[in-house]
Amino acid sequence: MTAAEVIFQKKFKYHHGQLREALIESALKILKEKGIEGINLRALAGATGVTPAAPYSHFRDKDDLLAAVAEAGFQRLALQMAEEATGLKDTQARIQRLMTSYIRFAVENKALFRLMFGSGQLDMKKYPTLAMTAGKSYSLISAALSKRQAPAEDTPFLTVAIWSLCHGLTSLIIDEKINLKQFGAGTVDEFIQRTVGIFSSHLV
Amino acid sequence: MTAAEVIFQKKFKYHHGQLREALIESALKILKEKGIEGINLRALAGATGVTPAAPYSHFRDKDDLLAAVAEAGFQRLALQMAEEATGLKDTQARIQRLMTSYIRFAVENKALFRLMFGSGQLDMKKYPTLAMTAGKSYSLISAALSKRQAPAEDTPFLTVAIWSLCHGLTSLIIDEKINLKQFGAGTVDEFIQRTVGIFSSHLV
DNA sequence: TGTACATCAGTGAACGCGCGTTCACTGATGTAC
DNA sequence: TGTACATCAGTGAACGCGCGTTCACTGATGTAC
Repeated sequence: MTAAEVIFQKKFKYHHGQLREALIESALKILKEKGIEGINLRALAGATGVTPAAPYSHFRDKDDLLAAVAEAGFQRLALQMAEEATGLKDTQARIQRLMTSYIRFAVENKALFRLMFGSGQLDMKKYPTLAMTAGKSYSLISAALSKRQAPAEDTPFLTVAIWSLCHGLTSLIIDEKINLKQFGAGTVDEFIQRTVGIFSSHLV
Repeated sequence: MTAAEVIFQKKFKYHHGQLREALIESALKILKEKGIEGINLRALAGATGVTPAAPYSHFRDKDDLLAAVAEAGFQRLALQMAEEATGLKDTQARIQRLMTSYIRFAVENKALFRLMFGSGQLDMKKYPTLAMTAGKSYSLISAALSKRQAPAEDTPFLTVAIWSLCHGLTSLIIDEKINLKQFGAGTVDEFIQRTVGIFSSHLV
């Protein structure tokens, strides 16, 4: 155990049920520092200053733990989006802010985002709570759109289109399928602004 | 070895250098039938009627083999898009066809698509040929857009926006983050048409 | 207030399996003479 | 035309490691009396 881990351990009183939260916290930290490859039960337990078997007192198996981590991620995503769009009443401005917020969250939390949306990583059907939390950010977009005066029947499709654009751009950036250098935009933010701008200015 | 594998083996004369192609073909088949989890060197070799070590005569390692499979995928994707958009001169119609073609390819080849675009599966930088082939479908969209009469400086961003929409919608469908049942659209195709339609009719 | 007991979170060590990779080999094929 | 030899794709078996999971246990904590 490293010195840091000893301190970390002292911060939490594991025998009082805080190991669950500590594990999730460690997982988020590992995701940030080592990426999704760095996540395995032994490393995770180690980083939390605990034995590989300890997590099994709080989670049924690895997937169960990862589902909790992903849910924490969805919670944060929705929170960030809501906060950053606070006070924006104009639909177009609000939508655009929600979009950039989503994308920025993903770019700044690559590995977490991969865990949340990754292929075949987690079966949403097995974790209903997860699925519900995951729906929050979608609802933010959908709600903002429903304030427009336009054919309401289009709203679900428009919501999906907007979500898809965000999600696709995010994926392409994260998985390095887009080389940002090739575009005029200097910063990632500027790039996002322009791309998203094209979309929202025409559609909303 | 199963009877089918014996026949399969007879079809190719491995000692004459066709094992490489046979392995790629097997991989594509396994991806279709068992998904990306079904791909491992042993199973792949087995399905090709060959020993686990045999692939090493043709590929440096597993990643090298997967890169070849992914490249075959990108080739097919670009081919399908080009074919299905053949003869469509009108920019908007052409773009829309390219988009639906992309999405349908992905939905019909879920596992292959995941291999091609999956997070951290393959490092494009290590396989320059792969990166080039991967660029073909992007170029199709970009080329179609450049026929418009509109501010040309926007073209790269619009291309990315379109690609992102396709890619995002695809990912969300494939990873089952969208429940198609919730939308009015009956078939996947109809759903795609409406969502993509919203986009292309306004933008191009 | 102190003692006995149940509880249960966490320990330490081992199990076991999937799977990429290695290694010494073999036997079919093509070529030189 | 037949024989000797080099080549090298593919064999068969084993190595080894990462990692999820299990299992018998321990010792701190809270509760009953």
